Amino acid sequence: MNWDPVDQTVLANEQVIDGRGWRSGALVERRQIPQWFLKITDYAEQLLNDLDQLTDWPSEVIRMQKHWIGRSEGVELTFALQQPAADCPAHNIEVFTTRPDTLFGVTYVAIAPQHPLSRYAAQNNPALTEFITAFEKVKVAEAEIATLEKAGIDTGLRVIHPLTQTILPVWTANFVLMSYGSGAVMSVPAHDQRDWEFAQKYHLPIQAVIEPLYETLVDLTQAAFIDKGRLIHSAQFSGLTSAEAFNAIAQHLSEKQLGQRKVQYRLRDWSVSRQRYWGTPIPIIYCGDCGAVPVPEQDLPVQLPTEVVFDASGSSPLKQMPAFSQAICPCCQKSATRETDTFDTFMESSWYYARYIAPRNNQQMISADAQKWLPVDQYVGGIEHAVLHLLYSRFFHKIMRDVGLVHCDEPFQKLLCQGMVIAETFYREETSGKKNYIAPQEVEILRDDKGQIISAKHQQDQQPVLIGNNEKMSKSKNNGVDPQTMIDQFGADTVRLFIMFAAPPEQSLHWSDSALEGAHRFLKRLWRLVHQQTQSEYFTQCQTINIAALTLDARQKELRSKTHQTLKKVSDDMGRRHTFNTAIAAVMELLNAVSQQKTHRSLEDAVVMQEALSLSTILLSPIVPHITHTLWQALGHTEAVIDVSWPTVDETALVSAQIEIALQMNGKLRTRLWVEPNLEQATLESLALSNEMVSRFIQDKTVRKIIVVPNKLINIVAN
RNA sequence: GCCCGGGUGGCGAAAUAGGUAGACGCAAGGGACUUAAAAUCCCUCGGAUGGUAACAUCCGUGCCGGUUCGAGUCCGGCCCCGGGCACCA
Repeated sequence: MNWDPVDQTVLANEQVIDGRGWRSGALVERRQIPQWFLKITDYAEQLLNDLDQLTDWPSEVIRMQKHWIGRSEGVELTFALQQPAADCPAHNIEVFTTRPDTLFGVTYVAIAPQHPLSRYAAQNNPALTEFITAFEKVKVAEAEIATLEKAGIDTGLRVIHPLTQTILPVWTANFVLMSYGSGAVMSVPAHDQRDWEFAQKYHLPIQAVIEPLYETLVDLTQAAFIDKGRLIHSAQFSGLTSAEAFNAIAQHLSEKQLGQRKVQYRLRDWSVSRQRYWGTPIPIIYCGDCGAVPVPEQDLPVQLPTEVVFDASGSSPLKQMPAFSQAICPCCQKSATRETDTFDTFMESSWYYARYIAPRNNQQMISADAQKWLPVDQYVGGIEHAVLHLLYSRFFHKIMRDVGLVHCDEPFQKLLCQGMVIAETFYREETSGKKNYIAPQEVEILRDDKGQIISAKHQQDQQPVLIGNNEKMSKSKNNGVDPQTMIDQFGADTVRLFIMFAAPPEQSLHWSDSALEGAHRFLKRLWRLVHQQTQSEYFTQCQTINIAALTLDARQKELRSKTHQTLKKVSDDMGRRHTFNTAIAAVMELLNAVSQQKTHRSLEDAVVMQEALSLSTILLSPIVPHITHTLWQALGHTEAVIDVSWPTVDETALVSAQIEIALQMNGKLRTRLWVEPNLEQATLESLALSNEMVSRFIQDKTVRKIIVVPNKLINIVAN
């Protein structure tokens, strides 16, 4: 954990700025503290395999979860320490490798700075002690460690290669993660790029044991050769391919009891302890005799005390409250202590979707009869939850399934991940390095004519503020926008329409409220068109007429075709593609066509327009429910628009009299043709060749090829 | 550093299975209506060159290269922006 020695508290990664605590400014240290974990690694295989069931999840989320779980097959093997002293904490170093075929190329073993042997070796080695101490100033985040310059130091310890019996040095290296595998790796600089760079830096030997299968230049003075190939310098295994050697070496090690095949995961167990007040208390009582005892069911839930005192330190007030922490051991009735850590809030967000179907059941988490609602048909959440929340929920669901609370494997059938809403951040920095974020509404922004921010100052004191990156809206960055003022001014329908029209939901969006008035204008226009319709002399009559019985002229047919094309597109956009922006644009186009012929010269006009307006109202109703409710009834319909079933496309209405076909020459658009739809290929070709533009183009050339894409384009290739 | 997205006019975007780039909207400019304003309606609106004009020609989807009759879309390499990296949730 990141430990702030001044505030005496654990800090989140985002609370550590340049190695210092955000409030105290103290240098942060790594510290190990006892914590509760959920053993998610026991479910790693299922969490990976069941991803195949999630066919209605975005593929990038599946990919991210696969990488996160990080299954790899390899071999775990042991390097024995050469002559370990009596006080040595271990006599062996366990390593995991996915490349047992390179085992004969191992020239050193690298261990993590927190590895017990690193600490042991440091006792008589000031340089190593210093190296480990320096590493403990690095914050816990993986990103932090991955960007460190690779460095290491010889521990002085030596191990024996399990097959060759060669003596190899053990190095402490800052890129070996204690949290992955056993915190130790065998290093093969000839065939691993990171090991190669480390060996170059510290002049460690590089031993080639793989040669390419096919003639390729390998120059180990330039880079490692990381491909698989054929083994060399590998005793009885020489000559085998990497794949053959994987099995042969794994079997050999297993027979000699020096190692075995193993599946390793990148996924780590889930730490659920938080040293905070706000959170669900972890229901555990510590007894001097009985150890950690769960709180008995009849005493659940353990509730947070409400009378708490927060002091200036960042540590949890629960620790200072004997009234809360003193307890009786449920086993032996002696006095005991209550756990004062609370649960990670991901704990609750992992199963709320299931609790929603039985919110008032105070006997069980989930009612048996409520299970029929699961899994959730359509789940919607931000892409930033692609791994953590969505993996924890899947894990929790499987636990609930295994104790019989639910009966399906996965919690969410379909998943839509909306993109993040991004906005500028503004802040001022205290001398400690702590950033105080200032809300965009409180900042006066000066932009250049391209819209780029030149400078910003605080509205109150008129002094400059610093401009941060664009980031997802969040409380911690204070860059959120409250839609309430917009709702007050324009109404909820306008704001909903504006948001849905801005971009498809899965795309991230830089917030700007400049198009809001356009959305409002559109709704006013829809309102006017509907009311013009209701004023028409044909309005009452047109409601009872079956459109199919009428004879329509070309113009009316065209509008009717547009109406049904719009219905078809909007149904697909909303139902399948979830691109609400293009659905709205399609209705806007239809209403543009309606306004172009807004006067009724005949009953037929009124009927066609009634259909266009009624359909537009239904199509928009999921997005702007309030205005469409009113307009639907204004159009003479008796039921509520929300109760109307989604309309079906009249295929016969779709047909257009003429379509436009692009005419290309050598792939370049030259002109367009207006023709009847579904013409024969030969007809289109001769039509194209008789075109004046074409004859001019081909007069001094030979036509090589004519490509016809039906109802789309003709491309004449000539030279 | 690793994994996942994205980059198209002044701006938000569209182009759904490789086939007419910029639909729809915002902003801007011009005009109509009005005593005036608001509201509304009409027109222009990627860039360059030529033309009084209708229009014509060339360039153009982050950058470099490739595949193809044809690339915003596919392939290789690179740059930039956003998200995640296990205690922001």
